[in-house]
Amino acid sequence: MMGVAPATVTMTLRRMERDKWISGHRRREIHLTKIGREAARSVIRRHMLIEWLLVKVFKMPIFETHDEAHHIEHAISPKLEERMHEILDDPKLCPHGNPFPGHEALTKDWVPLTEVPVGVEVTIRRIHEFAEDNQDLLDFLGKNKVEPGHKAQIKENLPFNQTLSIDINDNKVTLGYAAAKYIFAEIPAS
Amino acid sequence: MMGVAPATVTMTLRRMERDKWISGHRRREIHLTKIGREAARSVIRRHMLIEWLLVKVFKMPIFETHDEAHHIEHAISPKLEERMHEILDDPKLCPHGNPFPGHEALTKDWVPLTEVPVGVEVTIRRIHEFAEDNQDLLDFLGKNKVEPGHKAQIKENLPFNQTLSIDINDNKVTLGYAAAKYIFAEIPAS
DNA sequence: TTCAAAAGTTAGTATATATTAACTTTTATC
DNA sequence: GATAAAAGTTAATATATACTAACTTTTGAA
Repeated sequence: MMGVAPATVTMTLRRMERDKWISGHRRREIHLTKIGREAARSVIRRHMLIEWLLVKVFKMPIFETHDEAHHIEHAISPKLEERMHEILDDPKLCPHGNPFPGHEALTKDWVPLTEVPVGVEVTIRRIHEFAEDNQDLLDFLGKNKVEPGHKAQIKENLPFNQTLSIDINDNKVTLGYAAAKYIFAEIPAS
Repeated sequence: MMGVAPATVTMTLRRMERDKWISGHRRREIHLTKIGREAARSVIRRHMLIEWLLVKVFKMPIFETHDEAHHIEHAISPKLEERMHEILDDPKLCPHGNPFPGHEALTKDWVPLTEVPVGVEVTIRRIHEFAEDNQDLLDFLGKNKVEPGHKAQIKENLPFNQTLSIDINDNKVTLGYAAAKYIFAEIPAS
């Protein structure tokens, strides 16, 4: 998942524990320390702020921002992080609908497409960050405009085939469960 | 100057020669290869584009942009570099008045303040990049608003003291030659 | 419950980037 | 031209981040 050999992970975790980012590695557990949790939240925050910068200022398609932000997120000072946050007006969600640290509650009523009954019309709200490391999937979603804010109707759900089909932007799109479980939607109150 | 031990420079140059960025190190010369020159120009370009981004989008004072850009410049893809260039409308000078690679000719008539005769009124055009690694100097210039575009008059030049004084923004500022030689101004056609 | 596959660790190695200490080469001045 | 200071190199060392190969531990399924 991280694109490195298993041994690299072991050694990196060991350094992280030495440096007090995590604890519990000897018990094969990984607990972020207070310091580690704050650092992680800061990186996630910077990542999402940069994604918004790329979308709003540079008009980049939302499915091309993740990899670029992955590099830039480590090069931003706390001061600039704060300035970006102000300029971008305190965003609560990233362009893919994932919550900024501390705003997880906003997403609690959104369900994966795999759990939406056939026939129901929903609004796409979130492409989960777990999907963001698969650029082929992102390209596919981008090509078919499966994006937060778009309305979609579930047309068909074939468990034996592990696929479901949706109407979105006047187009029929067939999604495998492997993808659909990472796409969250809002079901209108009945 | 680079903030590392001399031996680090030797070893780094050796790797750079191995990787074909430079040549001539055995003769104690450093020549950029075509590849090396292109890479260098690209980094400089990205640095300057980021400085403009920080100034224009994030309203950062021009004398705080250099260090921040130094980190970010290595994290930008060629694609984003191109996009920034478009959005920022093909800038020819960085916020400090230093030319983008290929636009050096624009600066050819600007002279260091040390060479401006007493009494002449000039327009500040450029804080040379050599001054940019000295944050104390930049803070001093920022505090006294010695910035490109501002008009200034040379009031006094004391070679025995290695200082000169200018009127700028209704204020008198005394600059040591060590700083003044990096500040370039445009002398109006007589 | 056994046991094979999966997951994780250890050991040995490599490279980039850094250091200090000792040395050599170059430069500039008397 | 001698020579001392400055500049640059070499050697030995350290650390972060990688790898592969061999090994151990854990997990899950027959």
